[in-house]
Amino acid sequence: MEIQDSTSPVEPRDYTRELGPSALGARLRRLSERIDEDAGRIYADLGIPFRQQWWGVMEHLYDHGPTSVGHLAAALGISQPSVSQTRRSLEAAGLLHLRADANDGRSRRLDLSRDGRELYLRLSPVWAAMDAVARDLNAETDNVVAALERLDSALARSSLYERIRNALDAGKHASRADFSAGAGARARRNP
Amino acid sequence: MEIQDSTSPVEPRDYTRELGPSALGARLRRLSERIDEDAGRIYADLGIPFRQQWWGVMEHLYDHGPTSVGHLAAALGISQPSVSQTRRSLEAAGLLHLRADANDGRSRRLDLSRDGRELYLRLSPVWAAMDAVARDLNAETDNVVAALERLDSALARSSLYERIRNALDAGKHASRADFSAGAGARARRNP
DNA sequence: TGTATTTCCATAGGCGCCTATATAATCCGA
DNA sequence: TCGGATTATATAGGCGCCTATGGAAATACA
Repeated sequence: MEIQDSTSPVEPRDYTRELGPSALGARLRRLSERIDEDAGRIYADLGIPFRQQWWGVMEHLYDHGPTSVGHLAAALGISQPSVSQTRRSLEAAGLLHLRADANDGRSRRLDLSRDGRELYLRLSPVWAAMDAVARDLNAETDNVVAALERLDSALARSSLYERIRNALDAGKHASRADFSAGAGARARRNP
Repeated sequence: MEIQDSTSPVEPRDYTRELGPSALGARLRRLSERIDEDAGRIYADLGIPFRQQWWGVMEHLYDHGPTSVGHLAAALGISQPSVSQTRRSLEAAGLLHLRADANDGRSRRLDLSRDGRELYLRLSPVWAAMDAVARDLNAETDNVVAALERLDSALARSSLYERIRNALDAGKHASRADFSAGAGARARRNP
Protein backbone atom coordinates (compact mmCIF):
# COMPACT_ATOMS: atom_id res chain seq x y z
CA MET A 1 0.00 0.00 0.00
CA GLU A 2 2.76 2.41 0.84
CA ILE A 3 5.28 3.47 -1.70
CA GLN A 4 8.30 1.43 -0.82
CA ASP A 5 11.36 3.54 -1.37
CA SER A 6 14.18 1.09 -0.96
CA THR A 7 16.75 3.85 -0.80
CA SER A 8 15.00 5.56 2.05
CA PRO A 9 16.92 5.52 5.31
CA VAL A 10 13.59 5.70 7.06
CA GLU A 11 11.32 2.73 7.46
CA PRO A 12 8.09 3.70 5.71
CA ARG A 13 4.96 3.04 7.68
CA ASP A 14 1.34 3.80 7.53
CA TYR A 15 1.14 6.45 10.18
CA THR A 16 -2.61 6.15 10.36
CA ARG A 17 -2.14 2.76 11.93
CA GLU A 18 -1.12 4.43 15.12
CA LEU A 19 -3.72 5.31 17.62
CA GLY A 20 -4.88 8.80 18.38
CA PRO A 21 -7.60 10.92 16.86
CA SER A 22 -5.29 12.34 14.23
CA ALA A 23 -4.41 8.89 13.03
CA LEU A 24 -7.92 7.54 13.33
CA GLY A 25 -9.41 10.54 11.57
CA ALA A 26 -6.86 10.33 8.78
CA ARG A 27 -7.44 6.65 8.38
CA LEU A 28 -11.17 7.05 8.07
CA ARG A 29 -10.66 9.83 5.58
CA ARG A 30 -8.30 7.80 3.52
CA LEU A 31 -10.66 4.86 3.36
CA SER A 32 -13.46 7.20 2.45
CA GLU A 33 -11.46 8.71 -0.36
CA ARG A 34 -10.36 5.38 -1.66
CA ILE A 35 -13.95 4.20 -1.80
CA ASP A 36 -15.11 7.40 -3.46
CA GLU A 37 -12.36 7.18 -6.03
CA ASP A 38 -13.13 3.59 -6.90
CA ALA A 39 -16.83 4.26 -7.23
CA GLY A 40 -16.03 7.30 -9.34
CA ARG A 41 -13.98 5.17 -11.70
CA ILE A 42 -16.97 2.94 -12.30
CA TYR A 43 -19.08 5.89 -13.40
CA ALA A 44 -16.24 7.09 -15.59
CA ASP A 45 -15.99 3.64 -17.18
CA LEU A 46 -19.70 3.77 -17.92
CA GLY A 47 -19.23 7.21 -19.44
CA ILE A 48 -21.65 8.68 -16.94
CA PRO A 49 -20.82 11.99 -15.32
CA PHE A 50 -21.75 11.45 -11.71
CA ARG A 51 -20.73 12.91 -8.40
CA GLN A 52 -20.90 11.15 -5.10
CA GLN A 53 -22.74 13.95 -3.44
CA TRP A 54 -25.63 13.55 -5.88
CA TRP A 55 -26.59 10.11 -4.73
CA GLY A 56 -28.42 10.87 -1.50
CA VAL A 57 -30.32 13.79 -2.98
CA MET A 58 -31.30 11.91 -6.12
CA GLU A 59 -32.42 8.87 -4.23
CA HIS A 60 -34.50 10.88 -1.86
CA LEU A 61 -36.17 12.92 -4.58
CA TYR A 62 -36.86 9.84 -6.65
CA ASP A 63 -38.37 7.98 -3.71
CA HIS A 64 -40.25 10.78 -2.05
CA GLY A 65 -40.88 13.41 -4.71
CA PRO A 66 -40.37 17.16 -4.62
CA THR A 67 -39.17 18.67 -1.37
CA SER A 68 -37.27 21.60 0.05
CA VAL A 69 -33.60 22.14 0.72
CA GLY A 70 -34.17 22.06 4.43
CA HIS A 71 -36.18 18.85 4.34
CA LEU A 72 -33.52 17.20 2.25
CA ALA A 73 -30.86 18.28 4.70
CA ALA A 74 -32.83 16.83 7.58
CA ALA A 75 -33.67 13.65 5.71
CA LEU A 76 -30.08 13.05 4.66
CA GLY A 77 -28.55 14.20 7.91
CA ILE A 78 -26.29 16.72 6.21
CA SER A 79 -26.10 20.48 6.40
CA GLN A 80 -28.33 22.81 4.46
CA PRO A 81 -25.43 24.47 2.60
CA SER A 82 -24.32 21.04 1.43
CA VAL A 83 -27.74 20.43 -0.01
CA SER A 84 -27.73 23.87 -1.54
CA GLN A 85 -24.41 23.15 -3.16
CA THR A 86 -25.51 19.74 -4.40
CA ARG A 87 -28.69 21.24 -5.73
CA ARG A 88 -26.66 23.72 -7.67
CA SER A 89 -24.47 21.17 -9.36
CA LEU A 90 -27.42 18.91 -10.11
CA GLU A 91 -29.25 21.80 -11.65
CA ALA A 92 -26.23 22.78 -13.69
CA ALA A 93 -26.15 19.21 -14.98
CA GLY A 94 -29.79 19.45 -15.99
CA LEU A 95 -30.81 16.76 -13.52
CA LEU A 96 -32.96 18.84 -11.21
CA HIS A 97 -35.66 21.50 -11.29
CA LEU A 98 -35.99 24.29 -8.84
CA ARG A 99 -39.32 25.99 -8.22
CA ALA A 100 -40.58 28.53 -5.77
CA ASP A 101 -42.79 27.09 -3.04
CA ALA A 102 -46.36 28.26 -3.48
CA ASN A 103 -46.84 28.59 0.29
CA ASP A 104 -43.59 30.09 1.48
CA GLY A 105 -41.65 32.69 -0.37
CA ARG A 106 -38.38 31.66 1.22
CA SER A 107 -38.59 28.04 0.30
CA ARG A 108 -37.68 26.22 -2.90
CA ARG A 109 -39.11 22.99 -4.17
CA LEU A 110 -36.52 20.65 -5.63
CA ASP A 111 -37.47 17.89 -8.01
CA LEU A 112 -35.61 15.59 -10.36
CA SER A 113 -35.86 16.52 -14.00
CA ARG A 114 -36.74 13.95 -16.62
CA ASP A 115 -33.02 13.57 -17.27
CA GLY A 116 -32.50 13.15 -13.57
CA ARG A 117 -35.09 10.40 -13.35
CA GLU A 118 -33.62 8.67 -16.36
CA LEU A 119 -30.15 8.83 -14.89
CA TYR A 120 -31.46 7.43 -11.65
CA LEU A 121 -33.05 4.51 -13.43
CA ARG A 122 -29.99 3.96 -15.52
CA LEU A 123 -27.78 3.82 -12.44
CA SER A 124 -30.07 1.70 -10.31
CA PRO A 125 -28.59 -1.62 -11.45
CA VAL A 126 -25.10 -0.20 -10.97
CA TRP A 127 -26.01 0.73 -7.44
CA ALA A 128 -27.53 -2.67 -6.89
CA ALA A 129 -24.23 -4.22 -7.93
CA MET A 130 -22.38 -1.83 -5.66
CA ASP A 131 -24.66 -2.75 -2.80
CA ALA A 132 -23.98 -6.43 -3.34
CA VAL A 133 -20.24 -5.75 -3.40
CA ALA A 134 -20.47 -3.73 -0.22
CA ARG A 135 -22.41 -6.54 1.42
CA ASP A 136 -19.72 -9.04 0.46
CA LEU A 137 -17.02 -6.68 1.60
CA ASN A 138 -18.76 -6.18 4.88
CA ALA A 139 -18.95 -9.93 5.39
CA GLU A 140 -15.32 -10.30 4.41
CA THR A 141 -14.32 -7.72 7.01
CA ASP A 142 -16.36 -9.42 9.71
CA ASN A 143 -18.94 -6.63 9.71
CA VAL A 144 -16.97 -3.41 9.54
CA VAL A 145 -20.28 -1.58 9.20
CA ALA A 146 -21.35 -2.78 12.61
CA ALA A 147 -18.03 -1.60 13.99
CA LEU A 148 -18.59 1.82 12.48
CA GLU A 149 -22.06 1.75 13.94
CA ARG A 150 -20.59 1.11 17.35
CA LEU A 151 -18.18 4.00 16.86
CA ASP A 152 -21.06 6.25 15.87
CA SER A 153 -22.99 5.21 18.95
CA ALA A 154 -20.01 5.63 21.24
CA LEU A 155 -19.37 9.14 19.94
CA ALA A 156 -23.06 9.97 20.24
CA ARG A 157 -22.93 8.91 23.88
CA SER A 158 -19.86 10.97 24.56
CA SER A 159 -18.13 13.02 21.93
CA LEU A 160 -14.44 12.78 21.34
CA TYR A 161 -14.13 16.36 22.48
CA GLU A 162 -15.70 15.53 25.84
CA ARG A 163 -13.58 12.46 26.23
CA ILE A 164 -10.35 14.30 25.54
CA ARG A 165 -11.37 17.21 27.76
CA ASN A 166 -12.08 14.80 30.58
CA ALA A 167 -8.76 13.07 30.05
CA LEU A 168 -6.89 16.36 30.05
CA ASP A 169 -8.75 17.66 33.10
CA ALA A 170 -8.43 14.42 35.00
CA GLY A 171 -4.77 14.24 34.19
CA LYS A 172 -4.08 17.84 35.18
CA HIS A 173 -1.51 16.89 37.82
CA ALA A 174 -0.36 13.68 36.23
CA SER A 175 0.03 15.39 32.88
CA ARG A 176 2.59 17.73 34.39
CA ALA A 177 4.65 14.72 35.27
CA ASP A 178 3.97 13.16 31.89
CA PHE A 179 5.00 16.36 30.25
CA SER A 180 8.40 16.29 31.90
CA ALA A 181 8.91 12.61 31.37
CA GLY A 182 7.57 12.78 27.82
CA ALA A 183 9.69 15.72 26.94
CA GLY A 184 12.74 14.04 28.32
CA ALA A 185 12.13 10.83 26.54
CA ARG A 186 11.44 12.61 23.29
CA ALA A 187 14.48 14.83 23.62
CA ARG A 188 16.76 11.85 24.00
CA ARG A 189 15.38 10.22 20.90
CA ASN A 190 15.95 13.25 18.77
CA PRO A 191 19.10 12.92 16.65
CA MET B 1 -27.90 12.75 15.67
CA GLU B 2 -30.22 13.86 12.90
CA ILE B 3 -32.14 17.05 13.09
CA GLN B 4 -35.57 15.88 13.97
CA ASP B 5 -38.05 18.07 12.15
CA SER B 6 -41.35 17.08 13.64
CA THR B 7 -43.25 18.85 10.90
CA SER B 8 -41.48 16.91 8.22
CA PRO B 9 -43.71 14.53 6.30
CA VAL B 10 -40.62 12.44 5.62
CA GLU B 11 -39.09 10.11 8.16
CA PRO B 12 -35.55 11.40 8.65
CA ARG B 13 -32.90 8.75 8.52
CA ASP B 14 -29.21 8.50 8.39
CA TYR B 15 -28.72 7.54 4.80
CA THR B 16 -25.16 6.48 5.40
CA ARG B 17 -26.49 3.56 7.38
CA GLU B 18 -27.49 1.92 4.16
CA LEU B 19 -25.05 -0.25 2.36
CA GLY B 20 -23.34 0.67 -0.87
CA PRO B 21 -20.08 2.46 -1.53
CA SER B 22 -21.74 5.85 -1.54
CA ALA B 23 -23.16 5.27 1.88
CA LEU B 24 -20.05 3.62 3.26
CA GLY B 25 -17.80 6.30 1.85
CA ALA B 26 -20.00 9.05 3.21
CA ARG B 27 -20.14 7.40 6.58
CA LEU B 28 -16.40 7.09 6.86
CA ARG B 29 -16.02 10.69 5.78
CA ARG B 30 -18.52 11.86 8.32
CA LEU B 31 -16.82 10.02 11.14
CA SER B 32 -13.50 11.40 9.99
CA GLU B 33 -14.82 14.91 10.01
CA ARG B 34 -16.43 14.54 13.37
CA ILE B 35 -13.16 13.33 14.84
CA ASP B 36 -11.20 16.11 13.17
CA GLU B 37 -13.62 18.69 14.43
CA ASP B 38 -13.50 17.45 17.99
CA ALA B 39 -9.73 17.28 18.04
CA GLY B 40 -9.63 20.75 16.52
CA ARG B 41 -11.79 22.06 19.34
CA ILE B 42 -9.27 20.81 21.85
CA TYR B 43 -6.49 22.79 20.23
CA ALA B 44 -8.75 25.81 20.07
CA ASP B 45 -9.52 25.44 23.78
CA LEU B 46 -5.81 25.36 24.50
CA GLY B 47 -5.37 28.46 22.38
CA ILE B 48 -2.99 26.63 20.10
CA PRO B 49 -3.31 27.11 16.36
CA PHE B 50 -2.93 23.64 14.97
CA ARG B 51 -4.02 21.84 11.86
CA GLN B 52 -4.60 18.15 11.60
CA GLN B 53 -2.43 17.79 8.54
CA TRP B 54 0.58 19.03 10.53
CA TRP B 55 0.66 16.12 12.89
CA GLY B 56 2.23 13.43 10.75
CA VAL B 57 4.86 15.75 9.32
CA MET B 58 5.79 17.22 12.68
CA GLU B 59 6.03 13.87 14.35
CA HIS B 60 8.19 12.47 11.63
CA LEU B 61 10.56 15.43 11.57
CA TYR B 62 10.83 15.45 15.34
CA ASP B 63 11.58 11.75 15.49
CA HIS B 64 13.78 11.39 12.47
CA GLY B 65 15.25 14.82 11.76
CA PRO B 66 15.53 16.73 8.49
CA THR B 67 14.30 15.04 5.37
CA SER B 68 12.89 15.74 1.94
CA VAL B 69 9.36 16.22 0.72
CA GLY B 70 9.44 12.94 -1.14
CA HIS B 71 10.75 10.99 1.83
CA LEU B 72 8.07 12.44 4.02
CA ALA B 73 5.42 11.51 1.50
CA ALA B 74 6.70 7.95 1.40
CA ALA B 75 7.08 7.73 5.16
CA LEU B 76 3.59 9.04 5.81
CA GLY B 77 1.95 7.23 2.94
CA ILE B 78 0.49 10.40 1.47
CA SER B 79 1.06 12.20 -1.79
CA GLN B 80 3.94 14.57 -2.45
CA PRO B 81 1.65 17.53 -3.17
CA SER B 82 0.02 16.99 0.21
CA VAL B 83 3.39 17.18 1.89
CA SER B 84 4.25 20.20 -0.19
CA GLN B 85 1.06 21.87 0.91
CA THR B 86 1.56 20.97 4.54
CA ARG B 87 5.14 22.19 4.36
CA ARG B 88 3.89 25.47 3.10
CA SER B 89 1.42 26.06 5.89
CA LEU B 90 3.93 24.92 8.53
CA GLU B 91 6.49 27.29 7.12
CA ALA B 92 3.98 30.13 7.08
CA ALA B 93 3.33 29.40 10.75
CA GLY B 94 7.04 29.60 11.50
CA LEU B 95 7.19 25.98 12.55
CA LEU B 96 9.45 24.64 9.82
CA HIS B 97 12.62 25.50 7.95
CA LEU B 98 13.22 24.80 4.32
CA ARG B 99 16.73 24.45 2.93
CA ALA B 100 18.20 23.42 -0.38
CA ASP B 101 19.72 19.96 -0.36
CA ALA B 102 23.50 20.20 -0.73
CA ASN B 103 23.62 17.10 -2.93
CA ASP B 104 20.63 17.51 -5.18
CA GLY B 105 19.48 20.78 -6.61
CA ARG B 106 15.91 19.59 -6.99
CA SER B 107 15.45 18.51 -3.41
CA ARG B 108 14.54 20.45 -0.30
CA ARG B 109 15.43 19.59 3.26
CA LEU B 110 12.62 20.13 5.70
CA ASP B 111 13.24 20.53 9.40
CA LEU B 112 11.25 21.72 12.37
CA SER B 113 12.11 25.19 13.55
CA ARG B 114 12.76 25.90 17.22
CA ASP B 115 9.13 27.01 17.48
CA GLY B 116 8.10 23.82 15.77
CA ARG B 117 10.02 21.71 18.26
CA GLU B 118 8.60 23.64 21.17
CA LEU B 119 5.08 23.22 19.85
CA TYR B 120 5.68 19.53 19.42
CA LEU B 121 6.83 19.20 23.01
CA ARG B 122 3.98 21.31 24.23
CA LEU B 123 1.44 19.14 22.45
CA SER B 124 2.97 15.80 23.35
CA PRO B 125 0.97 15.37 26.56
CA VAL B 126 -2.16 16.43 24.71
CA TRP B 127 -1.50 13.76 22.14
CA ALA B 128 -0.79 11.26 24.87
CA ALA B 129 -4.19 12.03 26.36
CA MET B 130 -5.75 11.72 22.93
CA ASP B 131 -4.07 8.38 22.44
CA ALA B 132 -5.43 7.12 25.72
CA VAL B 133 -8.90 8.28 24.77
CA ALA B 134 -8.64 6.61 21.41
CA ARG B 135 -7.53 3.42 23.10
CA ASP B 136 -10.55 3.50 25.41
CA LEU B 137 -12.82 4.31 22.49
CA ASN B 138 -11.39 1.44 20.52
CA ALA B 139 -12.05 -0.91 23.41
CA GLU B 140 -15.55 0.47 23.82
CA THR B 141 -16.29 -0.20 20.16
CA ASP B 142 -14.97 -3.74 20.37
CA ASN B 143 -11.89 -2.85 18.32
CA VAL B 144 -13.09 -0.65 15.49
CA VAL B 145 -9.46 -0.12 14.53
CA ALA B 146 -9.07 -3.81 13.82
CA ALA B 147 -12.21 -3.67 11.70
CA LEU B 148 -10.78 -0.78 9.70
CA GLU B 149 -7.58 -2.76 9.39
CA ARG B 150 -9.54 -5.62 7.92
CA LEU B 151 -11.22 -3.24 5.50
CA ASP B 152 -7.83 -1.87 4.47
CA SER B 153 -6.53 -5.38 3.90
CA ALA B 154 -9.62 -6.46 1.99
CA LEU B 155 -9.35 -3.46 -0.33
CA ALA B 156 -5.64 -4.07 -0.75
CA ARG B 157 -6.40 -7.61 -1.84
CA SER B 158 -9.03 -6.50 -4.28
CA SER B 159 -9.98 -2.90 -4.81
CA LEU B 160 -13.55 -1.76 -4.69
CA TYR B 161 -13.24 -0.86 -8.34
CA GLU B 162 -12.27 -4.41 -9.25
CA ARG B 163 -15.01 -5.83 -7.14
CA ILE B 164 -17.68 -3.65 -8.68
CA ARG B 165 -16.35 -4.23 -12.19
CA ASN B 166 -16.51 -7.96 -11.60
CA ALA B 167 -20.02 -7.73 -10.25
CA LEU B 168 -21.15 -5.65 -13.22
CA ASP B 169 -19.44 -7.91 -15.73
CA ALA B 170 -20.67 -11.08 -14.09
CA GLY B 171 -24.17 -9.70 -13.92
CA LYS B 172 -24.22 -8.53 -17.52
CA HIS B 173 -27.23 -10.60 -18.45
CA ALA B 174 -28.84 -10.69 -15.05
CA SER B 175 -28.48 -6.96 -14.68
CA ARG B 176 -30.59 -6.48 -17.78
CA ALA B 177 -33.37 -8.30 -16.03
CA ASP B 178 -32.71 -6.44 -12.85
CA PHE B 179 -32.78 -3.21 -14.73
CA SER B 180 -36.26 -3.90 -16.07
CA ALA B 181 -37.59 -5.20 -12.79
CA GLY B 182 -35.90 -2.48 -10.83
CA ALA B 183 -37.14 0.22 -13.12
CA GLY B 184 -40.65 -1.13 -12.96
CA ALA B 185 -40.64 -1.40 -9.22
CA ARG B 186 -39.17 2.03 -8.85
CA ALA B 187 -41.62 3.60 -11.27
CA ARG B 188 -44.58 2.29 -9.33
CA ARG B 189 -43.28 3.73 -6.11
CA ASN B 190 -42.85 7.17 -7.57
CA PRO B 191 -45.67 9.52 -6.58
C1' DT C 1 28.51 15.74 -25.83
C1' DG C 2 23.78 15.98 -26.67
C1' DT C 3 19.35 14.31 -25.98
C1' DA C 4 15.79 11.58 -23.97
C1' DT C 5 14.11 10.03 -19.74
C1' DT C 6 13.48 10.16 -14.94
C1' DT C 7 13.15 12.41 -10.59
C1' DC C 8 11.88 16.21 -7.35
C1' DC C 9 8.88 19.58 -5.96
C1' DA C 10 5.57 23.42 -6.64
C1' DT C 11 1.19 24.72 -8.25
C1' DA C 12 -3.61 24.42 -9.94
C1' DG C 13 -7.89 22.74 -9.46
C1' DG C 14 -11.23 19.50 -7.59
C1' DC C 15 -13.90 16.70 -4.08
C1' DG C 16 -17.70 16.69 -0.46
C1' DC C 17 -18.42 18.07 3.42
C1' DC C 18 -18.34 21.77 7.17
C1' DT C 19 -19.24 26.59 9.80
C1' DA C 20 -20.16 31.43 9.41
C1' DT C 21 -22.63 34.95 7.42
C1' DA C 22 -25.98 37.58 4.76
C1' DT C 23 -30.48 38.42 2.83
C1' DA C 24 -35.28 37.83 2.46
C1' DA C 25 -39.60 35.97 4.08
C1' DT C 26 -42.48 34.65 7.80
C1' DC C 27 -44.17 34.48 12.45
C1' DC C 28 -45.63 36.26 16.75
C1' DG C 29 -46.29 39.28 20.58
C1' DA C 30 -46.86 44.00 22.25
C1' DT D 1 -49.62 47.50 12.96
C1' DC D 2 -44.94 47.24 13.88
C1' DG D 3 -40.75 45.35 15.07
C1' DG D 4 -37.96 41.73 16.88
C1' DA D 5 -37.19 36.89 16.50
C1' DT D 6 -37.15 32.95 13.75
C1' DT D 7 -36.87 30.45 9.50
C1' DA D 8 -35.26 29.29 4.61
C1' DT D 9 -31.72 29.44 1.50
C1' DA D 10 -27.60 31.16 -0.93
C1' DT D 11 -22.85 32.24 -0.68
C1' DA D 12 -18.04 32.47 1.03
C1' DG D 13 -14.29 30.35 2.67
C1' DG D 14 -11.95 26.46 4.80
C1' DC D 15 -10.40 21.56 5.60
C1' DG D 16 -7.12 17.73 4.08
C1' DC D 17 -6.58 15.06 0.94
C1' DC D 18 -6.31 13.80 -4.18
C1' DT D 19 -4.73 13.83 -9.52
C1' DA D 20 -2.78 16.40 -13.24
C1' DT D 21 0.56 19.35 -14.88
C1' DG D 22 4.74 22.06 -15.41
C1' DG D 23 9.52 23.48 -14.68
C1' DA D 24 14.07 22.39 -13.20
C1' DA D 25 17.74 19.23 -12.01
C1' DA D 26 19.77 14.84 -12.40
C1' DT D 27 20.59 10.54 -14.77
C1' DA D 28 21.10 7.38 -18.55
C1' DC D 29 22.40 6.28 -23.04
C1' DA D 30 23.91 6.71 -27.87
